[in-house]
Amino acid sequence: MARRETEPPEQETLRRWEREQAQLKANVIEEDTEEWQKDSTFAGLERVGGVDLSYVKGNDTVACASLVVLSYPELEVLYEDCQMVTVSAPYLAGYLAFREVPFLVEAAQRLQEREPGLRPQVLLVDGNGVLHHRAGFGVACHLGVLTGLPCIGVAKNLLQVDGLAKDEQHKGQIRDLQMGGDVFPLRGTSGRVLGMALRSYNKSTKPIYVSVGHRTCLESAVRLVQSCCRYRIPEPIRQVRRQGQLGGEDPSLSWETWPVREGVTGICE
DNA sequence: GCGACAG
DNA sequence: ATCTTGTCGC
Repeated sequence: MARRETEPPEQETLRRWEREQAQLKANVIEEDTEEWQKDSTFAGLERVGGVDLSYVKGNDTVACASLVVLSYPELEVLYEDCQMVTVSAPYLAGYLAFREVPFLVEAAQRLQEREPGLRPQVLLVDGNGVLHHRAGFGVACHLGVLTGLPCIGVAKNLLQVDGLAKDEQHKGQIRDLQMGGDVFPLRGTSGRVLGMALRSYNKSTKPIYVSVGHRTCLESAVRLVQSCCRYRIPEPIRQVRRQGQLGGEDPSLSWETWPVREGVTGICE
């Protein structure tokens, strides 16, 4: 019988993870490093990626690790990959990367082997970048440093760190977002702007929370995310989540048949 | 004991 | 994250 629940981490494991975050943090680049980022229309940007893990209902350990690459600015799917995996680390706020990043790195490596020409020029990651506890090193930074790719963190909920809270002031700022593209900065008690709340399109009242992962500044990160939004969730993440949920539900994919799943893994024409 | 809690 | 019905607005 397959394991259905992850083990809670030992204190020692947490300390090790914190040391690892602090060490990798030194490699984060919170500035634009690509030519296309400097252009107001992102001229030269052709491929935007999205990564995600979606979980199978009722099981803490089985997940579908997915990666998609979309064309830019058309936002059409060029590549999609979905791989069933067994997760061992539990979900703990602040340590999400240790649960998900290993499988996302593998997905990026598969892409590099299969279709190096489709390597995304920037990756949107479900979760936060520098908007994070302690070291300020969320999953988007972690994945960025390990892959070397520019990464942007996109969270659907506010991670309440450094004094940030869903208080009345925050709710008022949300009410003041009038239309798609409106933003307000997320300034922590430390005075530092950790990210931006973005009303990603006109119909959605609830913002998304954008933060720097790697090789981008916050301004171009927000601008890029907004340019990828047809709905509240930016298209690369929306597409990769759809892909992952299909993988998790696919009845042809029994416990015995993975890790291979034909018809889902591979290049889309 | 109470609140917080990305995915 | 995932479980789930109806409901409100355009």
